Amino acid sequence: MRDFFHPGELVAVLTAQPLDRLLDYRAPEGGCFPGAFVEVPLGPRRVLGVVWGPGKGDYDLSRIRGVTRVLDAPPMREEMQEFLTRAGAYTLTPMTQMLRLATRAPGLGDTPAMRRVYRLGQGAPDRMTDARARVLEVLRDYAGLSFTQRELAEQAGVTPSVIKGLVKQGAVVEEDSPRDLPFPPLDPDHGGKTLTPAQAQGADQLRARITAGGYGTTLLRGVTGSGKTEVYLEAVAECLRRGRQALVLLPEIALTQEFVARVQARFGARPAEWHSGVTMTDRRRIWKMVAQGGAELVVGARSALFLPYRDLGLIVVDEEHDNSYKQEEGVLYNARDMAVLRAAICGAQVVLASATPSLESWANAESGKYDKLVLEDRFGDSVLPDMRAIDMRAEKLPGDRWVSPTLQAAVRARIAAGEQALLFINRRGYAPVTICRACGHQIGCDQCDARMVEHRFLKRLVCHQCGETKPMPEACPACHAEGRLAPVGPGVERLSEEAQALFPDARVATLSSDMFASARALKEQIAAIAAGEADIIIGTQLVAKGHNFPLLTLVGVIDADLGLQGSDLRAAERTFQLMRQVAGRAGRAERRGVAMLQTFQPEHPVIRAILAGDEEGFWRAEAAERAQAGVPPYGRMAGIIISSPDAQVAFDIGTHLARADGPLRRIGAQVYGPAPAPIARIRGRHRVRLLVKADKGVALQSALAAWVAQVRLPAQARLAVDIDPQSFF
DNA sequence: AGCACGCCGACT
DNA sequence: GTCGGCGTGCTC
Repeated sequence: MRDFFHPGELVAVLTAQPLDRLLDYRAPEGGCFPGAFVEVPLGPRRVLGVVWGPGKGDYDLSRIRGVTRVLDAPPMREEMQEFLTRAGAYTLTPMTQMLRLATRAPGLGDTPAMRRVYRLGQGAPDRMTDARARVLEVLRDYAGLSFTQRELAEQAGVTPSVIKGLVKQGAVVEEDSPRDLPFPPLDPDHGGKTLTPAQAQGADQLRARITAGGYGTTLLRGVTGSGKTEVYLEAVAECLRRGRQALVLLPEIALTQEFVARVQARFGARPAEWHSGVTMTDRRRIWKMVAQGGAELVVGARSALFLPYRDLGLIVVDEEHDNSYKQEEGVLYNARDMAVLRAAICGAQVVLASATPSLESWANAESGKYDKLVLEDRFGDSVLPDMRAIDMRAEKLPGDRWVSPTLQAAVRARIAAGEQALLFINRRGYAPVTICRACGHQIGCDQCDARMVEHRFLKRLVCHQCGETKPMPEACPACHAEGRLAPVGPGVERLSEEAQALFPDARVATLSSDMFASARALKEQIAAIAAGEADIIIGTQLVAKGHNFPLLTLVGVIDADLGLQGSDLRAAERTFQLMRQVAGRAGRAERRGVAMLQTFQPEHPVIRAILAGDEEGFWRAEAAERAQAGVPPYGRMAGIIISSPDAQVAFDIGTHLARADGPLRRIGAQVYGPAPAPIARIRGRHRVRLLVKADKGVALQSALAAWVAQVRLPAQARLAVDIDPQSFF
């Protein structure tokens, strides 16, 4: 049993206000438990808070006010408090911001738990009117469903007064029903598929871990189509059988629909879905049901880690290598790492699933910190595609064309055979650069240090950094020459144009995230393509992620070198993963596929490793290089981003910090910078970046905290610490 | 985050 | 003389 605070006792309350400390209050009438969600007075306002523990008593006793009321919400569990504390300490995030992550549900407490619903009664109305008949008909047709007054009025096409009249006469009865209902139970034995021997063995291994109980992490590796999902769904089933909750994290909302359908087939009901597209009403229901145990399985985005699970037994991180697990704004955390932390605290199992794991997870599995589970077989008869390089130095191609003659011939052959070809380019829009042929000016964003990308589909120039758009000007903004602006370089839209010109009789479908108004429209397009309603698919990164096109047998990568440039240490890893995934789209069903990589450097070690299909070789080489350089996962890094509307101010703070590096020197860490951040200006704010590099195993966070505490920031300047940054330079 | 307090320029 | 600009500080 946790402590209890009697009325008037001092309690420490954590609020969602940006005051980076606990505030003392007096426990309310009736007392309260730690973890209670409360409303407290703060200055002239009343704010949401959580009773964190006993008060410190270090504040003028006469000025301490009382907790206004305890909210009617399940209290925060001790393990959530611990999770927030440790995650905040790791990411150097103020606790008040951490609390906001855990209270992303609307109307905590103050919404009535019941709602008034209407169903058919015994009595008959004195007079039957059209409107009354429609209401009764709706209630008869949908017997078993409950309607609120508004829903019923809308469905029957009447005003609420008609319903009131019927209620008065007993033809319709109103009753109170809980607003938030539990999710339908999932049946672990509903639709178990027959697994291949390799899958069955993998499922056994995961089941054993779950049965054993306690914390553990397993890296589940398997090429596309090897049945990773089937295998981890068996782990989910075992977790449900044991009465514990499960969470499956997906990197992209676009993947949830397909996944939910698989859950429904396997367990006979839909899971709770949690992501940015979920309505407020559903959020409240999910939040509450997760806390009460009325939601057994949650499928969602990274923020689902902060839901108040009653008894979480399994977290699956699907496509664990995906960059989007790293939150890059606000609280900077990596959902993959936080999943492991959360599981360690609540004694749950973690499954990290990927065809191409991050080097971090690969190294953890190698060192024995994680269990390893490798699915070797591909599902069905399909095999990995045949990988080939197209040496672009030997291809004859004009400067404004990107499909090499070799690739053209391959595409033509596939179309002739009634199969599909995918041309992959990881660049949205029509052309990445618009240049003036008269003066050489490149059109940039007014707010950022980025060039604007022409989107012909949207008929605008778009800044991919801040989202700012403007119409394509007639004349050059610099020299005012008219009609001299020209697109430079390829984007997915331009490639689509080229493909249509090269193959006039082919049906070309273009898949790019910004070309679809809704997830539904995108889903429909994907379904149409899968059904064979296209010959050539032109796509960005979007197509690399988990969609299955049975007729697809050729993947052409337009620019395999794209990710290799620059000095980013993760570039090789990212290119390797992306190329492997894209190539994995080819020949999933019974037809063997071919993947062709257009490259100007076929001898590059990453390209060679991709071609050879030598994953272990790639990881070993990459690991050795990282260890040599002392960078993650063999060393620790942190990024400091200082931003201000005034570039000089930001730079001065950076310089000052770099000089005052005493706290860092004491742990043997080095500081690099200040330098302009990778994106030096965003939304009018200038950004300066420092990098800190330290040995593995030092107390980096406390040194960083002491270090940055030395500067007092001027009014409009901001400083953010990014532990384990994704990009290094 | 809000909101008050407070110290300097252009208005009735 | 005062209205109001937003810089600085406080909230248990």
